[in-house]
Amino acid sequence: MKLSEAKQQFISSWGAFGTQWGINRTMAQIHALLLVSPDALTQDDIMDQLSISRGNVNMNIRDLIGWGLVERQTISGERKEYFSADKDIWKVATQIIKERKKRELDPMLKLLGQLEHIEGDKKDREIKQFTETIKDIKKLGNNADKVLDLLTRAEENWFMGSMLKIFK
Amino acid sequence: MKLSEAKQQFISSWGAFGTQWGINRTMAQIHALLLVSPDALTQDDIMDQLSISRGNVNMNIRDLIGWGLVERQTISGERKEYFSADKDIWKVATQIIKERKKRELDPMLKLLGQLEHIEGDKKDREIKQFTETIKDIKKLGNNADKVLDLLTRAEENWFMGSMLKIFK
DNA sequence: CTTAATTTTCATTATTATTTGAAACTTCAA
DNA sequence: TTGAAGTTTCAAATAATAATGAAAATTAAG
Repeated sequence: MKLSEAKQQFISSWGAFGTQWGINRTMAQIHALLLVSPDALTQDDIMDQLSISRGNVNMNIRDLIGWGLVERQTISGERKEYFSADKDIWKVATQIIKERKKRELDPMLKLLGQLEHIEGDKKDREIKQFTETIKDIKKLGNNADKVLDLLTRAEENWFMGSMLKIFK
Repeated sequence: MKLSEAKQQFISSWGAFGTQWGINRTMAQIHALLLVSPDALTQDDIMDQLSISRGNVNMNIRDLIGWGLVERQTISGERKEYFSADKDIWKVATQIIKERKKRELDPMLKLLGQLEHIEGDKKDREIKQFTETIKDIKKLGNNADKVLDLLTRAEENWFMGSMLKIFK
């Protein structure tokens, strides 16, 4: 397979994949493009290669920076800004986990905490099932939280560090 | 907090949460409703409680069944169909992992396999970065695949089984 | 069969999410 | 300063996704 074809397919599939995970298609595509580009790209490069508008590139790049996946580079003497993605896939994965945890799991656990205690007869079937379900989800969420924390800090931890050598 | 209020809030938040994960809001809400309902519900119950149309309920219930999260129940002598969600949250989680793995991770890994070998000079910067990136993502994906497999089969495995007792 | 209850389908409509592009803003060299 | 190169913003347009509801299909009892 030719590079141009493969690149096209990778970018397009990565975008579709992102969509299924609640990530903006274009954001995923820009990330894919930067991941396979050996050099940093300008907004114009991205516009050209993905055939999208300047505004779109600008907003999604900003989001990617907010996710900690892309960084802005300035070359001294040059006016233009260049963008590049962190190429370490393990770091990419842990960064995404950290961000989603912070943005989604943590607020959800907070909410569940608020819904834990319900007024009324503890023997009532409705109340019983509700509190039981909330409690169970909260417990699973808390455990997932701990495991993901451990995973994303694996480098700091002897045991996890050695697991990682096999895993990465 | 009153049950009705808490239930409302749980359903609505669960729907919003689902949206962020690429899951149809209504599908997530129906699932939430069934999770906190002690008894199985009919299509009409769901229509009333969530204020949505019959067609919408029908389609999303079918999807939930396809995900293995909800089952159809018929009460002998009754014409109506009843629906209930599996209340075991660990099973819910592993079922979702299994399905997403099958629907998304596996096809993605297949694609990456196809993009691995690129025609041309192996020393070319563009080609080098592309193949390197694909290789790394594939490796991480394969490892995630194995770990998730192990996790969702934890009950079958002595070591994982005992981890689970702490985790669940 | 016939009929009434219930479920399913799907073209149409409504909603939500994304993209565009031009204007406003910023930056910096001359 | 000025203005050209570059970046950012955001209202409006477009595209993608989801929901409605009435008609068609199914089911089972009489």
